[in-house]
Amino acid sequence: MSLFEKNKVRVRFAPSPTGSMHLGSLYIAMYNYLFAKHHMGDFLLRIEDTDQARFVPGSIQNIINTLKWAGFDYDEGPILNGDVVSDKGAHGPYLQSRRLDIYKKYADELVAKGHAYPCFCTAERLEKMRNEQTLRKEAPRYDGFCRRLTAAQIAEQRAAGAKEVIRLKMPQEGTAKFTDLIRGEIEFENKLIDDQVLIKSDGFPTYHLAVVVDDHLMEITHVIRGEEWISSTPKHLALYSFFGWKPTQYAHMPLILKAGGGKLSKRDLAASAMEYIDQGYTKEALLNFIALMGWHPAGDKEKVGMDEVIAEFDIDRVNKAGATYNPEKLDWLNGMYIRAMSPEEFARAARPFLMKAGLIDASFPDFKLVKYTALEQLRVKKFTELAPAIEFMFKAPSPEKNTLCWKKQEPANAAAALDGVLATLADIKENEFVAEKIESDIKTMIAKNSAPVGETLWPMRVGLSGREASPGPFDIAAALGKNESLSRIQNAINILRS
RNA sequence: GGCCCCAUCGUCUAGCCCGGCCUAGGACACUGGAUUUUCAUUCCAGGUACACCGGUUCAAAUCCGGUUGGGGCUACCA
Repeated sequence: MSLFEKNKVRVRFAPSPTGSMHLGSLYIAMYNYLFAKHHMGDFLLRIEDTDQARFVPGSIQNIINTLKWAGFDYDEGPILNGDVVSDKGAHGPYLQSRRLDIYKKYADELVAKGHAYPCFCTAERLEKMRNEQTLRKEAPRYDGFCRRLTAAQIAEQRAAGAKEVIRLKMPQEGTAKFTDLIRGEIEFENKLIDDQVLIKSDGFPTYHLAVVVDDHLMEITHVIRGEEWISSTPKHLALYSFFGWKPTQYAHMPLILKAGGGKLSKRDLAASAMEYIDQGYTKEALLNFIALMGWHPAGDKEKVGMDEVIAEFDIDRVNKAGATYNPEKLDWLNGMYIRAMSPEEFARAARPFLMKAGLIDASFPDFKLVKYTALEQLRVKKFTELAPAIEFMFKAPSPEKNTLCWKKQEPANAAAALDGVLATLADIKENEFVAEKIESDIKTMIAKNSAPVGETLWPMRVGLSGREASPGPFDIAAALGKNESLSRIQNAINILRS
């Protein structure tokens, strides 16, 4: 705690709007959020839209919606109202594309101090240079050609209208060292680091300049980002040092790997994290699942809510190694959450899936829906499994004769058993037609005949559901109601005697 | 290729920082069993892991070095 007690913790989630927010981004957002909330600090959203070519319209809205959906409310960040952007918080604007003048000012300062320089190298020259370096088995990197330009040469280039970028003048000696909160000490040799472009020829900053300037100006205390940024950290550290600023603390998260290994990309799963809902998962299960990738609470708990995670979260306990995305475990967790719902909650969540499957419409009564969906609540792991599982409730089945017979039971025998079922059900009053009553009456009837229960229950269940695997016969009958149950049993008897 | 990160069951992980309680714990998946009319649920049981080689030490999954393997970066992308 001593590390954080002086200043309020401030972290940011800083995605680039190049597409929908997928599982990997949600994971980074979550850990930032958890860290902030655990330390009672601020969580900011900043949009890193400095690459005009990769900008995808609508993705800022998707990012904001996803954070809101996940419950990761940001204390500061952009607010979108249609196409109108406003700022929440005192450190805006929170869209980097609206901070161009700020970056320009700091880049100029660096040039003035001799820590950066204009570069006029063409794409062609750079490409040729890299090819030659690769051929010579050298690390491809900028050769420093424009470092040595005189003022006169610079003026000449500008007069000729040459395209210009600003490059960072990396120190050629010493090391860049930092202590990563997750990994410990990491050290790089400065002279191996490239002279990174800071301002592109279109006037936009690159990530490296913008991230340092903004993190400083927005008073960010801890940068929690993906492991892919480790190798550019020395550039950021050089920038902090040139500006005379105190660097943030760093925590580089392990990457989520796909099943065969390798970084998880958008192609490997749902484009948008919110699509997991359409795929039948609950938000709580998904969040729980992501929280457990790379981190684990003390003890053997697997099902943990966000509140609990916030309370227990400790960046120290975050794993260093990348975790492979494991859909089976997500399914299992989702099943846990489904089983923990009340029948009413379950029915409410299930309604859109049944509507989409064309089984019901918006006017389908709640009380009936609850009866139907409760039949499968213990059985399904995802909501998408529900419609096929209870379809039989909506359309009377016509099972095969063989299917209606239990093990090696004769059809005549099964039909006789169903005669008993029919009579028993017919005797139950409409308002007493509930699972418990049906069960006790049917079992009493079976006991009188002293036959194996399967000889009656199997044909009854298949008669009602048309399926070899289904919920129990008493529950189905109760959910179906007396009339429909009698009609289905009668139909089964007819099939058996045909 | 260079630089950097990482390495416990098939997968997610506990333990590692502060060596001994680890004949390595939990979960998913898998297999078998119990319950049962079926499928699930639930419960019980089972197998499978400290990548390898050296070193330090009375003692190493735990500390050190190397090897191998995996990953990331190596852009006027983030």
